This record gives sequence, structure tokens and C-alpha cells, in this order.
Amino acid sequence: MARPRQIDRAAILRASLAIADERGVDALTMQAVADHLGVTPMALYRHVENKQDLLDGVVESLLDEIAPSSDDDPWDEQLSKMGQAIRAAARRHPTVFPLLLQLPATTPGARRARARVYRSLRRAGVAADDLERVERLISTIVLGFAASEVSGRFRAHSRKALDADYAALEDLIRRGLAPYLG
Amino acid sequence: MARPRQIDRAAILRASLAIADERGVDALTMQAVADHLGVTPMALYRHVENKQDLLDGVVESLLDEIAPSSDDDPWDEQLSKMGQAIRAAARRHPTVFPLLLQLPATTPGARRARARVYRSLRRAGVAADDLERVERLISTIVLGFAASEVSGRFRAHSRKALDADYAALEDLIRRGLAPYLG
DNA sequence: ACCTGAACACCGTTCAAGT
DNA sequence: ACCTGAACACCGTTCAAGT
Repeated sequence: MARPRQIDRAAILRASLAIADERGVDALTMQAVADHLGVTPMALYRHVENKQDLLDGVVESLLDEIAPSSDDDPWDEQLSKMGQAIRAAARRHPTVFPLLLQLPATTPGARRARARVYRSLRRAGVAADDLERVERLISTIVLGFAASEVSGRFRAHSRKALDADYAALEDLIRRGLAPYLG
Repeated sequence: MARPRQIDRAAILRASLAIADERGVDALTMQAVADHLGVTPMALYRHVENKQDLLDGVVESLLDEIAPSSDDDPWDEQLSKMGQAIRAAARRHPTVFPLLLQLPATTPGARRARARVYRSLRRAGVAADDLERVERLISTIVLGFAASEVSGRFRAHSRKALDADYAALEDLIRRGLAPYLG
């Protein structure tokens, strides 16, 4: 428990995510983060603008956890893997993940994540004109489901039931997307 | 601006929603609600358990705003109207609405809202065994979109672009649901 | 350049006291 | 039965001061 000398933005965001995962996003206070890093709360303001900036940073850091699926897989497989990766990230960070739906899609991390989906869709045969719209539809559906399942909305449902729901959702997306896959 | 003598749970939730709509959910404090009602913050605790209970109540009150569509309309029309009603409610309450995705679906208001969709789906020909799953899929998709569009995720998009996105989403749902409509 | 001490305004909540 | 005053622990944030 020696105090780490390197306190920078990345370390602050890492500590913040850990606190939110362990004790919930409500326990994510400037003081808790400072304690975790062996520093006073005021020291954080050198590296983050304020609490909202810190929170935005934490939410955005989730995007980098959604691993790019292998480009070699067929379209179906890529959709499947992306869904599982997103659901797994949601489960790892149940109180922070739902905030992704509120994150402006113009941040660097959001752009990177979108670029990966664009590539998948292009290889699947989606026309250039439809690319952005299709990406918005898919990500909205998948994020909405993942947020719902980790944040209490489906609290009464077993993991097995949620998996079956998600499989049905994936089928629905596949059918719904058929016209775009030309 | 005479202080209303009737301070009960309903009045508290109404005042809370008004404050959140005007100044954002972050401005929804016990003190702000008390001020709005001409009372001290401590008086609220007679009618709500605590801040979280108040917030839950406010979120749940949104569900009652999603008007039941007319039973006479054909299935397509009902889906359309439900979507518009939900998006309109989201626009009226942009900072509170996204919390719907976190509200346990076991509250009375949530049950009522679901019952309405069940009836629609049954009339559309969805088998009894598929009813609950189909409802979960549809509401997840529509809530996810509505939350996204009012909470900054699509901040860069015009109202026209969002309407077009939603139309595409509705088409996608229709195609995806076809197998269930037997 | 980076962290700290002291201070401020605000927040949720409790409890005994008032009516 | 219902509201209030006083009080507490905690929160985000600023700023001058330390190293």
C-alpha cells in the first residue's frame, strides 16, 4: 500500500473505475479516488477539470474494453462476438456502463469504437450511404439491452433467461438488417 | 405563490419532475423540492423514504405519461404510436427519462405499461409463450433509442436525422418481429 | 510543476422539539 | 399527525501557501 508517485489522468480514471465497480458509481467521490491514490482530493484537479470530467473519462474508458473482433470472421460471427464483448463489459462495470447511452458519440473513444463497427459492416456488404445509420441502430439496440440487463430493469430474470433474450435480440437484428446487407 | 397546504407524495413527485425538467436531474435536491413546495427539506421525509425513493418515484411517474394507444388500430399503427408517445415523453423529460432503463420492471407502473403492450401484441397474433420476450425486446429497443436521442449520445444529429433513424428502427423491428406475428 | 491546508457553500439525513 | 430548528457527516470546489 505504498503511495504510487505517478498520479496522472490515466491512474485517476483507473482508480475511479475500480471504486465504481466495487462500491457503485454513487461511491465514486473525489475523496474516495484521492484516498485510493494516497493523495488529497485537491490534487485531482490538476488532472481532471471537475467531477463531471472525471466521470466522462471513466465512461469513455469503457469503450476501449470492447475488443475489436477479428476481421476474418463472417459477419454473423462478428455481430455475435461484439454483442458478447459488450455484455461482458457491462457485467464488469454494472453501474458505469449504463452511462454510455448518455456519452456524446463525438469523443475520440466513441469514434474509435464506431470505426471498428463500420469496417465490419462494410465487409458485410452494407452500402456506404447506410453505414452510419446501421451502426447507430445496432449499437443503440445492443447498448440498450446490455444496460438494461445490468442495471436492474431485468433484475427478476436469471442469467439463462437473459442469454435467451439476447439470442432472440440477435436474431431480430439479423432479420431486420437483411435489406441492408445487399 | 401561496404555499399549497397539500403536501403529499404525489405533489412532491410532481414538483420534483418539474425541477428536473427545468434545471436537470442534478438540480433535483431535497432542498429544491422543499422550496418549490414552500416547506423545509425535512418535511419531505414524512412522504418519501429518502432521496433514492423520491427519484424512483419520479422515474416511475413517467410511465403513466405513455398513453395507451387505441386498441382499434392495426398492429403497425399501434407500434408507431407507442414509439412516438415514448419519444415525446423522453423529450419532455430529457434528464429523467434515461433512468427508465434502470428502473426495476417490477414496479406497479412498469407492470401497467407492460400490460398495455401485451394486449397489443396478443391482438397482433403473438403466441402467449412469446409475449413476454417480445415485449422485452421491443421496449428495450425503443427505450434505448429514446434515451439515446435525448441524452446527448446523438447530440450532433438534427431532429430530422433522428426521425429518419427512428423510422429505420421501426422498420427493423417490424422485419425482426415478423416470425412472431404468425 | 505539483500537492496541501484551510475554507466555503451545499447536500442528505437524524432527532428532539414544537404545533 | 405533521412540520421545523439545530446539528452532523459528507460533498465538490477554490485559493493561497507550501515544496
